[in-house]
Amino acid sequence: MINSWEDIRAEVLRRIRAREWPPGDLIPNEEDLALEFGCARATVNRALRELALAGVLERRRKAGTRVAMLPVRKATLDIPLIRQEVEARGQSHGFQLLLQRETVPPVPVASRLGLAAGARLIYLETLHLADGQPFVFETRWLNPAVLPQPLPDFGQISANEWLLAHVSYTTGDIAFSAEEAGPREAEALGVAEGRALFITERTTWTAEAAITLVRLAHSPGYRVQTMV
Amino acid sequence: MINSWEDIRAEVLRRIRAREWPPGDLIPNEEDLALEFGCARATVNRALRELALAGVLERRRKAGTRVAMLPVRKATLDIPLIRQEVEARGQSHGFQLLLQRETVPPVPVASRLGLAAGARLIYLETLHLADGQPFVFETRWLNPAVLPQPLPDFGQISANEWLLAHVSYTTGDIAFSAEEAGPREAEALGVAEGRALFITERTTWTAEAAITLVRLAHSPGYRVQTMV
DNA sequence: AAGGGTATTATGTGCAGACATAATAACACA
DNA sequence: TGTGTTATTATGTCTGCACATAATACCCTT
Repeated sequence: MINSWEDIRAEVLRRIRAREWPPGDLIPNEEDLALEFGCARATVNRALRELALAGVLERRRKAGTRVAMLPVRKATLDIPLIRQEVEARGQSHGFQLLLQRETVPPVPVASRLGLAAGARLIYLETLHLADGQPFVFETRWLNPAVLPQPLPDFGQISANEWLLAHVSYTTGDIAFSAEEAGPREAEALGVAEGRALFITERTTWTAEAAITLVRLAHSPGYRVQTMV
Repeated sequence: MINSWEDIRAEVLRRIRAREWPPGDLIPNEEDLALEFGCARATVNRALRELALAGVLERRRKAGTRVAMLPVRKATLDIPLIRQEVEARGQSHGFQLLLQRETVPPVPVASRLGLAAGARLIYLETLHLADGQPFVFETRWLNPAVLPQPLPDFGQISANEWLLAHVSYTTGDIAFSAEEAGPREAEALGVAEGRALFITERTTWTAEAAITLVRLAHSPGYRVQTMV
């Protein structure tokens, strides 16, 4: 019995993989497929919509639906809290606030946050631990102008979790890169200077203003993995 | 006028961000929301379903819909062909096949591909160029047992593009990490040994068998970026 | 009081029909 | 021949209804 939208999605995917519908091919329209599968057009629509979302199909009104020529692989990554990530490994999470001060940020930081030169920000350095071993070295710029007052003791609650609980849902962007460990990172993480570190950088915004820019330097061996 | 499912999604998201519906809160059921917004329940369902997919809501039958307590950030990355990536920067893409041979892979490679020890694979080393400058150093293991014959001249067409055109749609996983440049990578990319390189590793499968394992070492400065 | 079966309830999905929208194809006119 | 308008068409979405499914709440029995 082929009638649920998941069955239809599977069948369409099968035909694409089996090259019955090769890349670039125009596939039958929704009405015809609905007729063939003996279901409503809405059901076919649901199935094709999901496949288009996954990058397998390309759809345009009037033009029809065709098999994607160059299926852009879309990788979806979960970005959990560091605490969740550590605990998911069965380790215990802890952290140390190494440094906190209020200062004028360097120009690249101010510009990435879209702030006027001279605005003062809070700067934090935190070391996250997994079973007591250095796990992530976090450097964070916070914009106090858009934070609810009073600020907590960041030695007691990690900035990330406090923000989650006290600042409205936000948007932002994430970037990954690789960098050599600088002296400060090497010391904090307990590794040699120059080791390759996996770096995650996140910028977070409310509707209008930048909230925080955080840079996570993961200790060597860290991997981010996805199932496609 | 609030009636399209996108309007409803936006309004629900607004209420969550404005903390009218705080994290952990149980929100009204679909029927009530449909009544409030003056639309059909299916429309509300579509909006809430999308938000649940994005990790903002958690839904369970009978239990209802609640605002996610710890919204796991989901980052979606596009993984284009290297050629597309280079050309998107306005540079010209080229590549050199540095090495091709058939050999028994090291044990970690064989096990990651789920192959019996002793199976022979094709090993390729390719250097991708952007405007003539080293861009990515690619090492690839190919499983000839599941490839259509005859194999092409990989000096003429890049393995990735040939696979796309000749092997059925596949699944796989992707991992990112940071590693120090080894002697081979340093020479190929023209950088000092020990420099931090951004590494992408992909394993690709057909329905049953492993097709290829590829490791891309990106030259220093490479970033992967996402909008959330 | 404990346990198990049943009713209730919220979401998940399906269907048939309708209109909206975008994009192409066809046509008419200068 | 070129151009602007109109018709056609496939997808996008909404409605109202129905039944399926999962999970909780309740009640009855022992």
